[in-house]
Amino acid sequence: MITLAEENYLKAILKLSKNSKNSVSTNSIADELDTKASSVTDMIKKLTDKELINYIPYRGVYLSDSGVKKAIEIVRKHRLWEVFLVTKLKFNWDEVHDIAEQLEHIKSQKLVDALDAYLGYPQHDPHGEPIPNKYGKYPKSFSKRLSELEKGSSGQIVGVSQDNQSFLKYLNSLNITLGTSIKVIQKIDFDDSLEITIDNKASHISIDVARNLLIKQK
Amino acid sequence: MITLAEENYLKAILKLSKNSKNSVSTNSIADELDTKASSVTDMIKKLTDKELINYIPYRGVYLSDSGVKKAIEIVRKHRLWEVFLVTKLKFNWDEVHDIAEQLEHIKSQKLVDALDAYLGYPQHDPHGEPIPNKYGKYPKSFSKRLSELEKGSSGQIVGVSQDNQSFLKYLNSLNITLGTSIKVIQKIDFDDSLEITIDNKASHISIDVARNLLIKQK
DNA sequence: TTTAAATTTTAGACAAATCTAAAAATTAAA
DNA sequence: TTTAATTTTTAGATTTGTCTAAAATTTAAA
Repeated sequence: MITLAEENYLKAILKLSKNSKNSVSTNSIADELDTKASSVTDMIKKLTDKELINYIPYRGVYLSDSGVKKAIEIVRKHRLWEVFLVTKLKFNWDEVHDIAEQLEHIKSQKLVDALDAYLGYPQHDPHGEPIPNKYGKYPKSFSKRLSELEKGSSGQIVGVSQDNQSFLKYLNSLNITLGTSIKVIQKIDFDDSLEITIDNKASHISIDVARNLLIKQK
Repeated sequence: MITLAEENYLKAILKLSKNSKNSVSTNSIADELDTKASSVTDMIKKLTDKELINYIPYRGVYLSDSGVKKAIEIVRKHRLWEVFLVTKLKFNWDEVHDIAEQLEHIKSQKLVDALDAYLGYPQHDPHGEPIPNKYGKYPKSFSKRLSELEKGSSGQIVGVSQDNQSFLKYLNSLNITLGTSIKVIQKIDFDDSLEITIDNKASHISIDVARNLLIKQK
């Protein structure tokens, strides 16, 4: 049986794997989970014993096949519950993360699949993140990051690649939500920030924000 | 912050309080939670420190006001989630207990109230158990236990006061479900068992079963 | 009312998950 | 390429929740 703490480590390692492609360092996991490197080392041993990750001391870890499968299941549950909270219980998209963080650990394959069916097999969560199906496959994506768009290009926001509360609140304050039309007016060399229009109104955002906005070009 | 284990103890103590009215013994809690008396003693100290129960060594425990409040919240969540699973996700009434056992520990007042509203403020769970409202108040009940009915009386099943899997499976095998018409034909002195009719077909049940069947007299 | 049985508590141990402080290994810099 | 800085691991503790075995207390029985 896999514990709650173990599930959180797997999820963190999956997330970090996507950013870097290489094996994941002890410190980066500690940062992600807001814990100490020594705690991570301890947990790495447990996950290695359970063959959920592979690990070379001082060299980092990567998920095994069963580890990837398990981690994707957790992501799937998290995102399905977020859809439930927003579409059925009328929560705002910036209120659901912490609750989904709890719900993702509920154990019942039948529940997940029933929930998926009940929600109509959604392909994206309220933040635009893709939802893996019951076989762990992600839907195909046609979006880019706003940071990748060239000057003059435009499109519509279809998602974010980070869903922490403060980021989402900031987006709300900019009047950016799913479907918002954005055009890149100017790219500032000095700090890579962008002058854009949001529904035709001028605005200015940092490269960090632009990197986390997923956009579909017209 | 109250832990998952503590919540389970509070729920068990609430349940046992209803059966006995008196203070609850260490052994009965151990039985209910399938653990050892010494573990119960340990936990009793923690709950006492948090002022969730009152405890006199060797004499048993009872819930404090805040303990009752907390325990009722957990029961409320358990039963609301059961309603969700049955009415929305189409689970059978004998499949939902274990999942609700997990869901009842999800922490978010807003979630519970939104779920309650979404379900249409149900007053009873799929087993007929009453659901406390957000202020902890139970709906009024007009039912009796089948064991309390006299020879010749009849009524309709409106609930059960125990929802473990094997009991519910047994009821299914007897063709007893919510709404079933029952008449008491004979009470057997020897073992207090009952001869009854279930939708006009003769049957025989033990006093233990009769005590856990809630019936509304015509 | 003394003894026996049952119940409850204490003492000491263990596994899970975490921490701090120090040691070991790796990487980067002079 | 030796030294310094950084990263990672180890050693030893701590907290939570549990256990077994033994001691203490209460209840029931002779």
